[in-house]
Amino acid sequence: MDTTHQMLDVTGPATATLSVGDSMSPITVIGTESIRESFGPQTYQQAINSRLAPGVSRVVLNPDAHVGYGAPVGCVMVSPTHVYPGPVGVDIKCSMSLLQTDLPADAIEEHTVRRKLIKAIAKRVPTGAGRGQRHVPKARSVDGSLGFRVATEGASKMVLKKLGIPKAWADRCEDAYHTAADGTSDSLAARLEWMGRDRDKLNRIESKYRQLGSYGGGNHFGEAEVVQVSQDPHARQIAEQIGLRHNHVAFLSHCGSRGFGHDLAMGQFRALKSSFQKQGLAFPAGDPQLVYAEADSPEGRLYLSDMAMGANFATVNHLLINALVLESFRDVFPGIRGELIYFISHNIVRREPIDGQTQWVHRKGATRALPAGHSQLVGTEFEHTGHPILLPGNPRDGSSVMVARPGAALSAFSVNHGAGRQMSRTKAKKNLSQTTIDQDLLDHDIVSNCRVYPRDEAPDAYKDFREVLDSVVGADLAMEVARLKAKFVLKDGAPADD
DNA sequence: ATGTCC
Repeated sequence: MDTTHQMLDVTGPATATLSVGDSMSPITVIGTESIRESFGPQTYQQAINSRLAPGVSRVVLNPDAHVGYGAPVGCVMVSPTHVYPGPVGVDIKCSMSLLQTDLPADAIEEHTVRRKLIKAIAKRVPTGAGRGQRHVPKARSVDGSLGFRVATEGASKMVLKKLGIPKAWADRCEDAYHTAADGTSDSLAARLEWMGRDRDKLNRIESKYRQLGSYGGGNHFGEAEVVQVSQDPHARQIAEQIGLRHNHVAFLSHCGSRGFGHDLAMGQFRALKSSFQKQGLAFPAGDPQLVYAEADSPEGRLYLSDMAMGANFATVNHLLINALVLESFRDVFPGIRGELIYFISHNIVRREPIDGQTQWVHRKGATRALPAGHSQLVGTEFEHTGHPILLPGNPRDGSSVMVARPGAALSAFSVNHGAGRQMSRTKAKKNLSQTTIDQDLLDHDIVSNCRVYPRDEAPDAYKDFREVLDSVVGADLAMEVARLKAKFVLKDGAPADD
């Protein structure tokens, strides 16, 4: 039985702090009481380990927190000096994106229409581990040289042109491209060339390039939504300014850097672990998953280079998926238009001004949340609104588009990245009834590409989304500007008898 | 998350 939550100092309706050692900066905990009580002892222990790790200045635990790799999924870890690969995670730059179409909601009311759209999308955008050899026209096939440019340049003008992605979409990315620590793509190219010297490695890298424009497995998904803009006049004005259209169809995507980012992340974990062992260095709290490097060291710079390439791949992957989804909608509804609302990550480390100095902000299952007027938004089209925050809940209960409030400074300008698991995959598969899950989705008028919906991804495997939203709003981190109501969902399908 | 163990 966990008692850590009883040691918290409650500071507001959805905020608390947890003092660790003689720390001047306690762990910030975001969540209503019932959310805080839902965090298990191991989640709190991982937060404590992270807070006490070398060079760490702040840790925030978000309402979707649960046990992760080294640090909890659903946390923010801040350091002025150190980078931590574990808290970035194996899916480098796992992200959300939202495409707004001008198609009225009524147009996809018929299930037969939705089935057509699912088929058109699935034809272009494969799903699941190892997938990616989709049937593509030659113009969009990703060979070694285009893959190389994707990894080193990200969403550059040339890459977007080659892949038939509207160039304006680059302005709707949290980061359209990532460079090496020296600020150039040249060192990324040198790094990638070095990696590709080994023939087997090169083959492996090039096979991952071909996954560009595909969803992964697990919690990755694509979902058609009806946008329901908030009734509140201020929220409605912001929703319109960022391009949302009430009662029109939008498409929400969740995926990351696929096998390409996975290999880069695993390579870095291995390299850093063996470097620690060679030097006889102790892992923080004895946990190899909390291996780290000083950002300004050879190891740190190598990690940041590899992370940048994984991040570039994830960025172009999302943008290509959105272009392919729009193309699929046009199969069924010729001439419709679509614009990217935003593309934003929840597994990344970024340099940001925090507490008066530039620091490395690790968001592990956490979303950046910069309010209007934040220095990093000056000169962007979101300067006066805050950038969109894309918060997936679950298909049954909806997802949310929010913008940050000035209060987000409390959480190192971050909010959660979703609802967060309340049940392990094993427990969900054991406890949740397949027929109930499938009927539940049908009762909520949601069509899926899966014969049977994956039980470990069922809405009830995740925390109560209303409670999670109450936490964000109660802590005054962000305000909702629109709710997304799912109409159909594409996921990596589970076999009927698993 | 991941050709779910190089």
